[in-house]
Amino acid sequence: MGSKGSGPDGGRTPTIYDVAAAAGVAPSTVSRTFSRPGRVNSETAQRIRAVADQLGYRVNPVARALSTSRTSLIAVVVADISNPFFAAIIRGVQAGAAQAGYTVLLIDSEESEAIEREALIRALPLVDGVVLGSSRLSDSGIRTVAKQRPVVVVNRTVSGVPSVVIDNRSGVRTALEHLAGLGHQRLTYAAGPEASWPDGVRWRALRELAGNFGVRVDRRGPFAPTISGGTRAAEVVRQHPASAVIAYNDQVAIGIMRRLTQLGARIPANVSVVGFDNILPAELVTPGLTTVEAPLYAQGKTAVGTLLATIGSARPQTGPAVVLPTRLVVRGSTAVPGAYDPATWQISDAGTSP
Amino acid sequence: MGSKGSGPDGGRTPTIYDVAAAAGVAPSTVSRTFSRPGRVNSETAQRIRAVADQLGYRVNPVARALSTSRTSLIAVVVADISNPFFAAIIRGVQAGAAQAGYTVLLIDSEESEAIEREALIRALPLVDGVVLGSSRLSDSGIRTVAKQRPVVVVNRTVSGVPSVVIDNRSGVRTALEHLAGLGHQRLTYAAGPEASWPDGVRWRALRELAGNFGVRVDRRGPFAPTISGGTRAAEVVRQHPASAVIAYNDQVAIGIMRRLTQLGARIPANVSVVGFDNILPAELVTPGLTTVEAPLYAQGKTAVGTLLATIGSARPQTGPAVVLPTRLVVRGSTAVPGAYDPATWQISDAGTSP
DNA sequence: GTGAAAGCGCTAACAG
DNA sequence: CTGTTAGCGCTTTCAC
Repeated sequence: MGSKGSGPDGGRTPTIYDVAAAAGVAPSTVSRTFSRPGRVNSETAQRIRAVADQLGYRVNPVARALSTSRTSLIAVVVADISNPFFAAIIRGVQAGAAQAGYTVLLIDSEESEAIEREALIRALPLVDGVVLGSSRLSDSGIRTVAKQRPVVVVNRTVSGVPSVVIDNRSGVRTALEHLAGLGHQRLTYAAGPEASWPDGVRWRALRELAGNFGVRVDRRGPFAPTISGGTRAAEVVRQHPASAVIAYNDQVAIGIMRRLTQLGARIPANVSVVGFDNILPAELVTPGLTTVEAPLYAQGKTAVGTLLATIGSARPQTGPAVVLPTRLVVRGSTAVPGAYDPATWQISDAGTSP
Repeated sequence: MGSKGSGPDGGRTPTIYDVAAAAGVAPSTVSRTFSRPGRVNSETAQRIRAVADQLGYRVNPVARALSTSRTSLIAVVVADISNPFFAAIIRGVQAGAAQAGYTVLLIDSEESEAIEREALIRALPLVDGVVLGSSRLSDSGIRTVAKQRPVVVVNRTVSGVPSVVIDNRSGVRTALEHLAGLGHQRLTYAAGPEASWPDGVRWRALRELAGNFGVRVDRRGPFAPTISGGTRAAEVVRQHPASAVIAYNDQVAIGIMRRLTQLGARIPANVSVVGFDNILPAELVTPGLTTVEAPLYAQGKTAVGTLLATIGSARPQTGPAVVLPTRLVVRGSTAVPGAYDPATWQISDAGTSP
């Protein structure tokens, strides 16, 4: 073992042994200097630090991880990184993680459970915790993961696993209030995927609260939570006239607006449209989309916060879900119901008569 | 050292020692079984595999990394993950990496050189290579990184560092061809950031090729490569009438379209607009944006490919940049020059007269 | 406080 | 092909 102290030869990255030799102390002392945050001003500590960064020493995180079983890495999995919805969450996670000295390992499941599972298997032994931005896994699949590493779920609740969600119910209420205030009385809800947790919550809230505002809501769907899902939704929506539609999310809402416009409807003159999330494109489309804003960035940041707390304390920490507030962003896609009969906007329909 | 073979006690994760003991072979044999891909069907190998996954054994990547100095992690840094441009690149990287058994470590520099530098310092010792999707670092800063780990740069060339770029020149040519074909003779180029590599290349190509198509191009800017940069660009553009504008990228183009529309201009009747990249929002805006498509996903995938090749071979592998083809996507934002005089569309300007 | 020594779980060089 | 033996660079008892 004497060879370890043989000095900083070659272009090799220096180790604690090199530093120890150069500073005339034992390796363990060097180690303490870099792992004990308290020990910053002792006589020797200072000398060691000086020698260290003069030598260009950096602690090797892999070696540290092996002996501590802490990697300072957390994984975040999303279904589609190119979806602005997830991008914002990731940013929040990233920011919160960096702030706490953690690095983020990204997993894009590409909407596939198989890919997610495999990536997770590979990443799990590498990370100290996982943020599930949107998982294709079943509740029990998630619990299995949670058994191996601390997990925080975003936008969904899984019993026994900490989670952060938005206040869907109050979001729905503000949307209803807005629409009812404009004079709408009959609404369509363009539903999201069958298995979607937020979809269930939103629809339930809609059904329960509609009465309070004297409106009637019909559910149509399910539809894929994408723009093309919205395109399909538009086809269904127009079969069942209503003066306004509330979509599962912004993408569906945008798809609906586009398709309806193509079919000759004018928005909001003929139909008002409301989305959920307030992703960036919502303000780019014409007209701008009125939507219930979900604090995506905050969700991500809160999720890491919770995760790191869990990692810190030993116990699994299973409280109720953290719930974040929403607010309604009003843009051009909603207005008072048009003078037109809900049926008229179908007249410019070209070639879909059965 | 005898304690290692003491068997799979407790809830502890099994190690090669546990497997070795259970299978009645030496630890090194187990190790070989999992690290040599060839050795899959030998008599013992099979037994070991059986025992292993019966015990639930998984190789510990951290320990492996410590002794091989290969982590199977690659870092990808981008300036803003919520920018659809980078999202697509990341997806490409992610896909290519997963395919080769690598996991991706994400760094969002949030447009800040300091954040990028710090994150890189933390991540560098952890990864086998780096894809620089968009770096805020100077060329020499990048070379410094490249000295520590293999690096591939996307959308920029740095001498001595491998890179993948798009064929900007031919992209510019097709745009010019399209516009000239429609009858435009006087164009404005809304430039990107001063320091941007693609901006320089595009402007140079524009200047050199304009003559071939009998058109004149004036450069205006620089502008930030964002929608609000485009808003500002619009203000400048309208001072110097031209029948069409080519923007540095889609975001600037979209910003220009929005602002110009607000000012009363009609697109493409009064002004045609062409962008670069073909990010998703380009087809969502009204009218759709005609743009030079950059194969973002392919760029990401190619970049990892190059990176992994570099990691594989010992030598730094410093060839010429890989260049990927572009194609023009024609949408509604371009048309023949309107009957109006280029000056007329300014008339509905409300309240900006000096 | 500091030093010595024993691992973390794996791979790699070397014999047999 | 298999077993033996050193480490990879760091943390962590355990003595002093």
